[in-house]
Amino acid sequence: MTNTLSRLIERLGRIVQNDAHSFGLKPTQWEALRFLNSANRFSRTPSGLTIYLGMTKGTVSQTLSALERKGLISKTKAAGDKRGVMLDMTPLGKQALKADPLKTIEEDLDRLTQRERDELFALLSKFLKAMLARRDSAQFGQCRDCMHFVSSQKGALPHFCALLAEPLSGADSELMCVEYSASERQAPRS
Amino acid sequence: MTNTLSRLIERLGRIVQNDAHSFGLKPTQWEALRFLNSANRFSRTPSGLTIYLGMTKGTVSQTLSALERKGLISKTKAAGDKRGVMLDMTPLGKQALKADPLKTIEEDLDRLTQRERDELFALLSKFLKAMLARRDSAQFGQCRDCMHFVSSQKGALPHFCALLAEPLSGADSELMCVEYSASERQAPRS
DNA sequence: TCCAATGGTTTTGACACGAAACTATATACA
DNA sequence: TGTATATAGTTTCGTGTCAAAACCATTGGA
Repeated sequence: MTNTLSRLIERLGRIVQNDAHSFGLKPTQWEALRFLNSANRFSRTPSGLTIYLGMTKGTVSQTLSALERKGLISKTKAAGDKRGVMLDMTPLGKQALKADPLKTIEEDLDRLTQRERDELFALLSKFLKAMLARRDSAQFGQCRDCMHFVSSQKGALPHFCALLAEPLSGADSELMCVEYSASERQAPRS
Repeated sequence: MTNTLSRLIERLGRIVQNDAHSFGLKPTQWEALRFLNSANRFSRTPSGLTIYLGMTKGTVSQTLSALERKGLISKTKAAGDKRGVMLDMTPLGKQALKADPLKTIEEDLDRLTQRERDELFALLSKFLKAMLARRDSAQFGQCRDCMHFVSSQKGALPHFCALLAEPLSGADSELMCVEYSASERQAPRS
């Protein structure tokens, strides 16, 4: 009957969102910018963002239009598939991220001990993973931890994604990917 | 430079919000209902809710209008101060809360161990408290833990709020109050 | 060669949200 | 007793969020 923990999470998320109304951008727009800053090229598409945000594609399409109008992102036609759109941050967009309101939250977090932050991170990661699994949503891990990742042992050659059959630079392999699939055994679903 | 923990929190809050679009109500409207269900009579006002949600009073006023229009809450003129408005849930409002989308999150939480939930709760409470303090926002604790709470030893007489000079029933003293002030020593602010 | 699936956009209608202007009551203070 | 100021709430405005549904183009089967 006590739903205090879920309310705590709701409340915390609400404060974070409330902070994110700065510089004429909305919370969702900020989150979209963050996504484009940390997702690899296979994932920087409207559909990738849609999965990440867990919203409908119509809504995401509008958010992207708003960001493009403000000159923070650019859209280009995808190379192969003529339906696809490739998203990228403009220099102005990268500039905007320097004023990311999430930094305020980081300052709040700095008041916890390192140990507390580690514990919190571990618990929230685990919880988030469980939530996403239950909702059949992608987890967006890094390539280098992905089961489709083929590392070049020597370091001279590019790495490789076995799923998409594409080469990956060192920088690439540290970005988030919508196709991510954990290479370790997943926790069994009860 | 790593903002992963704050992003984790943002992301988690976003999922919770995404779940809260059910039954024609919006996330904020749900949160307002929850508030009215757990706040004492001194706090069930537009300004109390404004502080709780951390939004502007204009926005909150609109949210309340929407809820009133739907017949989920009622507004009555305050007894003493003629400017004040007293908010209450209607039976329909209480009914609506039975379908609270936050229950889905509770189900997710049930997949953690009791120990993990306790730890998570402790960490998040501490963090939330620190955030609210830094933002000079009220903490909304229960009367019985408040420094202004005067308990009736016998249990026969009502308890008492020394700040507002008002009697408190047993049920009252378990509700949240905007005037809450921790009776224990607060952690010193660095 | 259809036809269903996929990637995106548009439209509609309700609401969120801050900012600023506004009303009415309360309180300080002179 | 006024007069200023603070407080409780509402209204208005402009932009954006959001789901739902309709829509368009391309892709990839049968």
